[in-house]
Amino acid sequence: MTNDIKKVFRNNGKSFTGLRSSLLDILGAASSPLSPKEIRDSFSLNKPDLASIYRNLSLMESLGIVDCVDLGEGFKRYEISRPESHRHHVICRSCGKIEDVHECGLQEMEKKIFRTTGFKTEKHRLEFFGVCAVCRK
Amino acid sequence: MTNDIKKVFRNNGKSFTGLRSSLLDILGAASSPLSPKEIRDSFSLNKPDLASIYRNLSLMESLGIVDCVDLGEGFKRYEISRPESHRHHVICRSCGKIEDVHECGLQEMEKKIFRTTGFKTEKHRLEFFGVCAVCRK
DNA sequence: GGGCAAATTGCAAATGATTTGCATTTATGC
DNA sequence: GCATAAATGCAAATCATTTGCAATTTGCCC
Repeated sequence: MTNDIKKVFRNNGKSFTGLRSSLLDILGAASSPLSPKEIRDSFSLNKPDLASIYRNLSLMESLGIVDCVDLGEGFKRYEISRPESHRHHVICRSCGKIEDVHECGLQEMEKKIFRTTGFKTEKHRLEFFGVCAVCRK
Repeated sequence: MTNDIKKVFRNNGKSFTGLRSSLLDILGAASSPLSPKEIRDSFSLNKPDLASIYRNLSLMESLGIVDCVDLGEGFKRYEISRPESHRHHVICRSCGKIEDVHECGLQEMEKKIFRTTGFKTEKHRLEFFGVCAVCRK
């Protein structure tokens, strides 16, 4: 599977570097989307420059390898793209925990938008904010 | 109706200033959410300082008078809050036009999230990206 | 309407995320 | 291995947003 990823880079004239490999490892191991700073902090040694992290996240986003998640915090987060399981998030305003929401019931809504306005949706962004089960106790 | 708005300010110990009145006029006349800069550009004369615009948008958001919309452009947009018609947006990647989507079929999804995870949602953010009817021609 | 205290504004400087230029280093094709 | 193109680190720039503070405006009482 790493090979499939390598091909994506190769097929687009990009190298599969040590940094890129590490970034993917870190994002792959994360249980919720990470910010560029959090990603940098995940390196114990030889922390890469933030500029390189930003450049790589942009690149990998354009290659469809990672997805950008904006929770309105003033910075962006990134997660591994898993097209087979389109994801949204729920964010707890009390503890800040971010959980995934796997299913997405928006197809019906997208169809309706198309029928009524002619707008052809290609992607959407959906995040929920509230209080998680633990914090509600 | 302006009086109702005035009361919101007064009841929270805030003045209803000329700037605040103008900001509400501008946002009220806009057909899609505006950025702080766009708002400033709407003034022909005596353009207010961006800092004041930012301060007032934050204030009015906390008072529930305006809503913040983040389309992932790297800055925020604001629109008059109309609780009676909860809105989302569709953004055309070709011409940049932003249209409203009035109905929202997410209650079912929020119920399901609550049933399965115990997460109590309080609000959500939903935007669609794609191509509008005009640009598809 | 005038006067005062509190709230608001403008301006300049600070902050924080993200981007860019460029010299150095690393990866790829031969 | 070598030459070349791509990637990285570092410093400086950029852009949205925030903050401190002095000057101005507003709300309120007379």
